[in-house]
Amino acid sequence: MAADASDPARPPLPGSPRAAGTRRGGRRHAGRPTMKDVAAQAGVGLKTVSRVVNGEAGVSQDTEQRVQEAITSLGFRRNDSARVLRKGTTASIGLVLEDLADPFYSPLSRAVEEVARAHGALLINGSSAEDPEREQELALALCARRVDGLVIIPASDDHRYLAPEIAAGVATVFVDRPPGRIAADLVLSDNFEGAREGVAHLIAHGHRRIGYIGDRPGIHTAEERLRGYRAAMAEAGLPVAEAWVAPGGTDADRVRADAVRMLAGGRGGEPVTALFSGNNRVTVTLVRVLAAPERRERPVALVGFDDFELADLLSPPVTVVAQDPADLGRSAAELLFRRLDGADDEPRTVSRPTTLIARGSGEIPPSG
Amino acid sequence: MAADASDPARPPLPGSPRAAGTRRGGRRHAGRPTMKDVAAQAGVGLKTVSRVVNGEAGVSQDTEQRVQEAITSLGFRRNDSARVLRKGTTASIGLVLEDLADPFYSPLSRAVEEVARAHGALLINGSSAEDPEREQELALALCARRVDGLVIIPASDDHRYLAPEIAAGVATVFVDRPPGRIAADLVLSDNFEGAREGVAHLIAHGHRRIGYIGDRPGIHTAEERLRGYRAAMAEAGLPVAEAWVAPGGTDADRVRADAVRMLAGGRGGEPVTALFSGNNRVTVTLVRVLAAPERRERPVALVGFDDFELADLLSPPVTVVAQDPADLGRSAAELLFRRLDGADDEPRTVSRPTTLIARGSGEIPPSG
DNA sequence: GTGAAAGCGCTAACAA
DNA sequence: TTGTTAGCGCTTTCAC
Repeated sequence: MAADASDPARPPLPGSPRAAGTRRGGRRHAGRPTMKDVAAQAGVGLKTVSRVVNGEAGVSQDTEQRVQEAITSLGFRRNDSARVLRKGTTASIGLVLEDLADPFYSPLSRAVEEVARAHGALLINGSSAEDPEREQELALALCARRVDGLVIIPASDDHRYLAPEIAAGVATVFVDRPPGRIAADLVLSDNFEGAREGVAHLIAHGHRRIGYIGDRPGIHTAEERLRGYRAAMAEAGLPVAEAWVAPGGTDADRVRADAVRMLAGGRGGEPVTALFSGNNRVTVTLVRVLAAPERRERPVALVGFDDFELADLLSPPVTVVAQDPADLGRSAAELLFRRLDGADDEPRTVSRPTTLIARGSGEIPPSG
Repeated sequence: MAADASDPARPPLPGSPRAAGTRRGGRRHAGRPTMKDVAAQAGVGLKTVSRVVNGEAGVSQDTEQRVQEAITSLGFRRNDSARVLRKGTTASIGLVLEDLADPFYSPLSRAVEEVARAHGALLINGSSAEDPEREQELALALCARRVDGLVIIPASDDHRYLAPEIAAGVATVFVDRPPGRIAADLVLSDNFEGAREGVAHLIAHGHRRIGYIGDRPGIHTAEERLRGYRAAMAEAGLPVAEAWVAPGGTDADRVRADAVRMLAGGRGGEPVTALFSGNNRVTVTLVRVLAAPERRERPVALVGFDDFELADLLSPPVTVVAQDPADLGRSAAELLFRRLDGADDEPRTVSRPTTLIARGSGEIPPSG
């Protein structure tokens, strides 16, 4: 990813708003002031300026004052690119999200930022838009900028492209989904156990025919949650009709169609009396389906994976299996800085618990 | 700043990627291969490698092949810091948000990213956590990294600290709130008109005593929205009792207390029959207050500034004056790249319209 | 306390 | 088509 010179005449950044005309006048065009400029203005050596800028000891009060004045008067700001080039470390980490616009990731991103900040590092983030190619492009662009480490929420299932980077010392932690075909640190919610618990909750409230609507297989979290669903059913000795399982993605129309089918008891099966939703997008769609006036007479129980804002204000309030995105982000960032601080043991996997929050929709008894 | 590598024993040479045993403490990007290494391995000159890496013309198929092989076998990746240092441009822009964890900013951030991407630039973002000092710290850190431009959602009301940066050519665009004490491009929602319209909507539905609960004065958006409230009331010839106006912040307890007071008709005034909320956080709190069982008998109308997810699923569904955060982000980013492409006219202010979305809560008639 | 000189890894400008 | 030579602005080293 680069702004490549396919554009031959891209003007360099305007030095100052109206310097455009001055540029060919032979005058030394006003780039930004450098340490050298500051040194000249203050009448000191270059290294002294460097000392002042970096707060190093060994500069007399008097000299420091002169340098500070020169800095302010010239509007100097250290060029970190040069610094990075020399020092080899950037004090920045990268975060590759699946989707910057998904509220689920906001607290995660924020938590990573807080940890980074506590370690004096800047966070650079971008989103893959769930596109594997874009994930790779972004991750490698961050590596080219020499971030010290990388937190990745995978959109792809093959991360071998990162092997040279990891070998070169870029600490890398995956969150929410495991890395593909390489070994690396990993932070996950306990998707299996969370789903199992959610479905067991419905069973405990008397349901025997429970539908599962979730994301596509191939997505690790979706597989785990489906596995949890099946485990809960099996533990209770309940059969699972295949018509009750719809792991077909989060597209609203698809979800709606599957839900309607299950509630009608399609393909010869009896209608389900409860639904378990594989993630928050599915849940919201299901809430809409179930809120339809004609459904009101025969209420259907619902438990959703993932919490979401206002779930408690809906009627009925929605029972969920909540992940803690901030906690995931914090754990990942801490794992990362542990590596950056020198830990070089085997990659580890951290599993974070989920929490069942009973609010009403999951406690509706079967109405069949 | 960061973990300083005051590491006296500098591990051997580049090349061996897996020399994990060599590092004693303080990890490092121990010897990544450079173009020079690639050149040596491929038996070509440095500049030839540079040409291949940057896709420049003028390299024979054969040479290119050899270079590519060397690149892969060494795991080379261009060091962008060096490139930036030389070229003076980073192809990256910074975004300073108020709060990375606020869902309102997610689409905004995403929109900025998309525009940046279309221009071949990377987006670096961070949040000020609504702390003016932190905003400055972040913005200046981004400048030190030589971002080409900056999009800022201000937390502070004095941006003179940016003057040297702007003079040095860092394009800067403010969003959502105006910059303080400097001139710069600005993208705003039409807060005044939006609030005026929202309150007028309540008046049109028969309300005469309408309360306003919003953010603190001093915050530009809050001032504008309050001004819109007063304008709508004035246009309708309605008086505004000062007990109906609570511009005291978004703290839930405070909002709840103010709402309860207004609904009870405190300080000798009659109770309000409708509430206008100054932003989404206030709105959510008010929804909770109004949803309390004891309020159900005497329903109160509500119009909120800012849309939020699931507003349509609440009962009653919430009428809002919606901003379009993605649109704000897109507009800001486009303004920014316009500057980066050389525009040097006067700073401009772009005002984006809001949309009234009637869903039910705002159409409840007065019950007084 | 202070400063001169030597790079960090890359690209621009110019040879060859 | 290819290579050589200067730096970009900073930190490091070491001499003063």
